[in-house]
Amino acid sequence: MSRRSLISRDVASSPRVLTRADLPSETVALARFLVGKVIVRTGLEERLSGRIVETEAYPLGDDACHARSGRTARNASLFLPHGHIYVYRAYGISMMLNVSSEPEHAGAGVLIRALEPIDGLEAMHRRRGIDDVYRLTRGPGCLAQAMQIDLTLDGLAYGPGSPLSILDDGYDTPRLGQSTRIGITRNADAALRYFIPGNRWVSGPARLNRSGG
DNA sequence: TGAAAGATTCGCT
DNA sequence: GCGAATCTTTCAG
Repeated sequence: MSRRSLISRDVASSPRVLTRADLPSETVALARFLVGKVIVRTGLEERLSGRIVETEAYPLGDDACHARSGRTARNASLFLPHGHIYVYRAYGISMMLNVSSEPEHAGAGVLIRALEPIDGLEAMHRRRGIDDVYRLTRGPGCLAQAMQIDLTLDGLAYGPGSPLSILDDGYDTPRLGQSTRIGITRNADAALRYFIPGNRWVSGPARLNRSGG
């Protein structure tokens, strides 16, 4: 079997912008669903997009979830119905992009950890200030910088007309890798991270990225 | 009012 | 591979 470019080309003919109703509500289902979909950033001079290649689920009752100790000003968007944007700053430096999950008032979400860039690579290079295409959107803070994601997007809904929308272009994820999550201390043994094995934009230590599940 | 933790990244060795 | 940088939010006293 010949090895093809990881940047997918021959996808289904009619890409479709998903509405919130198209997304699974349950957290783990949503995390798995999102791998292979395309995130589109509009409202800028140039359209930016990238395929999601890595996610992490932070479900109800998870000690690692920001919603664990109740609703605060920072994590309020996690308590919105599924399909809303939750953005927060970590370590004073990096923006983290999430999708809320579960019904309203529940408090759970999915972290988008890495993208394979598709549209607007020049703008991404500019914003990131680096040449290496594999580092443009590898890691949650990196992809947020490349896609110009900041706190002004927090609380908005994903969907048509929103600065952020999720596109299903028919890409069929060959197989889904699964591992423990990265960079957390609470509930660190739970295997709630999902990714496309072999994809060059997947972040994290190599040992976590070999297993297919 | 103060202190500690945190879903990371980058540069240097 | 390791450790510093960096700053906001949250919780305790």
